[in-house]
Amino acid sequence: MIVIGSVLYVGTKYGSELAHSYTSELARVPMPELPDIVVLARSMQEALRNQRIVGVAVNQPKCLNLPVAKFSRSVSGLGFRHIKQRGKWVLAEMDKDWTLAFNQGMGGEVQLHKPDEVPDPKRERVVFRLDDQSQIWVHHWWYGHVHLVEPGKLGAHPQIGKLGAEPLAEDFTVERLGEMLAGRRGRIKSYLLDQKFIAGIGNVYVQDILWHARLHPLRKTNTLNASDVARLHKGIRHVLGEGIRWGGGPGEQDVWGNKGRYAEHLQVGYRTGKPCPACGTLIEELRVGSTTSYICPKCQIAP
Amino acid sequence: MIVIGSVLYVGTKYGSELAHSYTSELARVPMPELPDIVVLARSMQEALRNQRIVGVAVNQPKCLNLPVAKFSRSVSGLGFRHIKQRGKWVLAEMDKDWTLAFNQGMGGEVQLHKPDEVPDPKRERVVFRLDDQSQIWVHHWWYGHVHLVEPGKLGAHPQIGKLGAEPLAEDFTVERLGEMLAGRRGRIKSYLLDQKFIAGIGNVYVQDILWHARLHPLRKTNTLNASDVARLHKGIRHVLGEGIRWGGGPGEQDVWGNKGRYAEHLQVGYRTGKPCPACGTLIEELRVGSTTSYICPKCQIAP
DNA sequence: GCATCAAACAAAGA
DNA sequence: CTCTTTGTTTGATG
Repeated sequence: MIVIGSVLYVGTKYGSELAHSYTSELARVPMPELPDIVVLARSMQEALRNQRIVGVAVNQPKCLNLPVAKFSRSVSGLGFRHIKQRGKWVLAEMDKDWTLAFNQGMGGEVQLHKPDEVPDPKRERVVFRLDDQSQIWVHHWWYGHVHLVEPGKLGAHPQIGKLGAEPLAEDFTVERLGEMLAGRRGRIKSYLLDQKFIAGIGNVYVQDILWHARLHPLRKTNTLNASDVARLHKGIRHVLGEGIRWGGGPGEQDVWGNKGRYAEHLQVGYRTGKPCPACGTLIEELRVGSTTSYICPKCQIAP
Repeated sequence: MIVIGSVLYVGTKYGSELAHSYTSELARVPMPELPDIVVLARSMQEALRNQRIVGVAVNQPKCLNLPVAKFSRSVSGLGFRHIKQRGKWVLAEMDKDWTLAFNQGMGGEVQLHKPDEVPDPKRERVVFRLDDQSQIWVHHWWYGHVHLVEPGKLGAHPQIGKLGAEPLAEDFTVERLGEMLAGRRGRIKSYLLDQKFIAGIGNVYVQDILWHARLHPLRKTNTLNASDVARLHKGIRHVLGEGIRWGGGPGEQDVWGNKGRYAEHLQVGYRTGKPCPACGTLIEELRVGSTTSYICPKCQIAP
């Protein structure tokens, strides 16, 4: 155990030692959030644009929203037009305005593979064959989805249709965040994790967002003043931006298998017992509902 | 305090002494349930059939579902056709297929008054004048409603439209009850009180229903076997029938002010410390969620 | 550990 | 429990 004393630490000085312990424990089950999905969607856009699906193998029918036969028939022949992120979903706009929607649930991979590679049907839930004979292998660690959505039906999708604000969109202003929070009385952490309010934040990035905003996860939403909301807004945009900048979180990969490096830049998340980058106080772990929180007890005062 | 020992008591021997303590404590805030509403609706049918509303005074606009002006304009001139009970609501089918719906919330009165009587506007929420110049005074102790529903819109009413099964209807069979309970995992008392499953049961009659079925209020719904369900079905029909037979519960009145006498026939409800009518064991009180339960600890074994 | 939904449960408000 | 709304907890889901 590292004893820190009262020395003041700043920046990301302790990033590398954190990265090691974090990735060794959690890399097996990466749980993709908005930045990871942005990185994946961008790589898919680069790799799959102008490609066409010529065949599909479904090894886990439960991850579909349609019967296998209908899914296969409908998706075959469709070309990829544009691929983007929405909340924790990758949305691929296909020919004829269909949407192929990927949700990695509690973790998984969407990987491009060469024509001659042979997928393990026990591991790969869905395999798409493209017209240049390359393949997309979709693997889910746990509870992922590959949904094919009819033209114009995205708003009626049981999950996608209920997603809240995109936190990196231009219209997600500090004023709007303030209005959204007004009158609510729950915990700020629960609010940030609720996809119907703000879409894309999960239990990894929320830690650093709250730390940047100097907010304790148990703070009640209706106790936030204008300054709190301003710091929160800045924290959301900054931390999610950093996640994208570093290619996504620990264990996440783009479609070619390039690994994210945000683990090296985590401030408090998953750094129990290590020093706060701002003040050196040892980071503590606490339970908030069913999730774990990581906080600096000095920077994030309990309510 | 009465000490009972091991003597066996049966029937409703102790009804009268219970009736006194019960009515003295609770009569001020009666909370009407299905039997009380049946009795009220029958008396209204008798008293109001073929009468016509010629005027209305609204002293508490919040109990309406429409602005006062629109409510008054729409209801004036309508004649009563048929009046019936649905859950804890009195539904009066009016001319032109409009429905005038009364909900007494946590208690109240719908009373017929002579032409020359003068209502206290502070007490009577709504007063209807009929074409024979007699009056209907609607009083609410707390949170009652007088709603006017357009033809064909009853199913879209935010409360009435969501009501569950009518427990005295012919199609409420033991088989249906079994199907309704299948797969649920909550407490049987919570289930019985939830209006979206079965409509009309409240915290008075539910006590005797569970006692008749020999079920503890904390029993999990999914632990009931066929015999439990059969006793429960019988208990529901029997107890609600008794409530009607005795003219409704304590503090309830029909439209002429005749008082209900079911208080004298309560088996365990609100009889803490008195003997169980079946075995003589002293009745106990316990909290189930936010409500109070009254049980015989010998007849209704804890789960 | 935590994604998401549904049900159950609790508190507050009208 | 009178009923709704909100939020929290728990259980189930490949």
